[in-house]
Amino acid sequence: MVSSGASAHVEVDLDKLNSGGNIATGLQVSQVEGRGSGLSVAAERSSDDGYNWRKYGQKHVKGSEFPRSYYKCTHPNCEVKKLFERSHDGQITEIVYKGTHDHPKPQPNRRYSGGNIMSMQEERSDKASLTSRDDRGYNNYGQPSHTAEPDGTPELSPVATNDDSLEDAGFLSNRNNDEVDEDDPFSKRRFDNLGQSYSFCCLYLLADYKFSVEQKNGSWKC
DNA sequence: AGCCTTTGACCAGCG
DNA sequence: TCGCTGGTCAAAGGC
Repeated sequence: MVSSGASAHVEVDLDKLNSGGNIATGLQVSQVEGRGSGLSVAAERSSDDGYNWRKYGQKHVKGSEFPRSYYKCTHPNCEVKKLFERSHDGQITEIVYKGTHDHPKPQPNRRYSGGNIMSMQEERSDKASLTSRDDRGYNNYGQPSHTAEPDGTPELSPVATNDDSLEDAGFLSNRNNDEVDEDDPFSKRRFDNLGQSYSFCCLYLLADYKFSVEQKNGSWKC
């Protein structure tokens, strides 16, 4: 995917990534502040976000240390997909969402026993902290996130973060602007265009590990 | 019985 | 045009 020669060597400094070649790659990377806590939540199940997912494939992609798993939302008429990479110790290293759910969560209490909304909030908080920089996602195809559907049809909800609950929480209307619009100009653009459409929003989570990132010619290699 | 995961094969896009 | 790579399909097995 992202590969090139080497020059700069940094630890996972996502701000750098986001402000640097990362934009060029359209990748969204998030630094883990919870140091595994949040990620372990995400790693619990593929359906950690409350939706039901069915795995339809797994691949070991070049440039990635770990195999990438592909999931589809099992909800009829919902074509949301997500893919993530999981490290050998079971932690999610990257999560990418494609599309957005246009349906409510199937059974919230399926995970959150008793439908504990606080749990959801907590998890959202975890993820918010985890992904505060990455949910300004851009699609993963080298296109800026503000890219609309080819035909301009806003058929998809504009936001696909790691957690749909963001939508429930009014994410669309007013979500942590201070988080998203400062260190990445794209983020503002993205949210400015929420009313329009996005084909994809991608989210990357970094697990509880570090890796090196190298940059050359605007490309990044981990 | 139904759903999900696993896994190899196939297909399409790109350089 | 060919090879590589990522994404998807579908059969088989397990829970």
